[in-house]
Amino acid sequence: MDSVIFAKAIADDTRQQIMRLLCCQWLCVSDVVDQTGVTQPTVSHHLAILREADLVHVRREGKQVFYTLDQDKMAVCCGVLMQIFAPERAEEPN
Amino acid sequence: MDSVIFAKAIADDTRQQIMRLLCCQWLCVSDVVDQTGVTQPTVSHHLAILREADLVHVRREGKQVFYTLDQDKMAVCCGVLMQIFAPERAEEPN
DNA sequence: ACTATATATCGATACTCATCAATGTGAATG
DNA sequence: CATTCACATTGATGAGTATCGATATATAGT
Repeated sequence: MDSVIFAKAIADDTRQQIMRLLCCQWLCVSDVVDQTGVTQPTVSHHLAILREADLVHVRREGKQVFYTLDQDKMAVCCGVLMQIFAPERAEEPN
Repeated sequence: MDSVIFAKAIADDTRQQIMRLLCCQWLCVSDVVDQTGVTQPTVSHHLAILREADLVHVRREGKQVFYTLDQDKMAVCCGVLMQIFAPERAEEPN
């Protein structure tokens, strides 16, 4: 896990908006387009970045492609960040 | 706390290198310059970004300015990210 | 096969930002 | 108060990237 790639992936407003949408549900690309207001190529571009960072699950269903956020991966990445940059705080939960 | 500002702050290789240096010690700017190999203006630039993201503590001592990473802030930010993007995983520690 | 729909990719453009050299600022020292 | 040292700021430049329109690809239905 590359912490810079992870950080870059989440370091964009539109992408965080998409991530919030995909956090607890599966959505197809056009749904994300509708709910974000950005164009379809832009959404595909951001989803590709989240895919390359391995932060989303992808599932094809006929003509549509569904995405959802990989919560486990998010948790792992945040945990790694804490281990690297806040090791004294990473031990104590909450 | 703005999760995009936080993410942008940590989404750079040089900045993560600096953060690792400042993780468990106070260093003055010229020490960071020596240990990173980038120029002094560049280091000052990155430290300014970390300052604006409120990720470092700063202390002036004569002509020198010392920095250290705010581990508590790092932990809080990672926790917020998990609450937003992995709420179902944020409960369970480890 | 043809058409329609959904998504991905391409090319162009504008904007952000990392980097450096040069310069400014602020503190200590003579 | 002039000088020196440490750091911050400025201006310029190049690299990266967010965005869009246009086009390609893939799937489903006719």
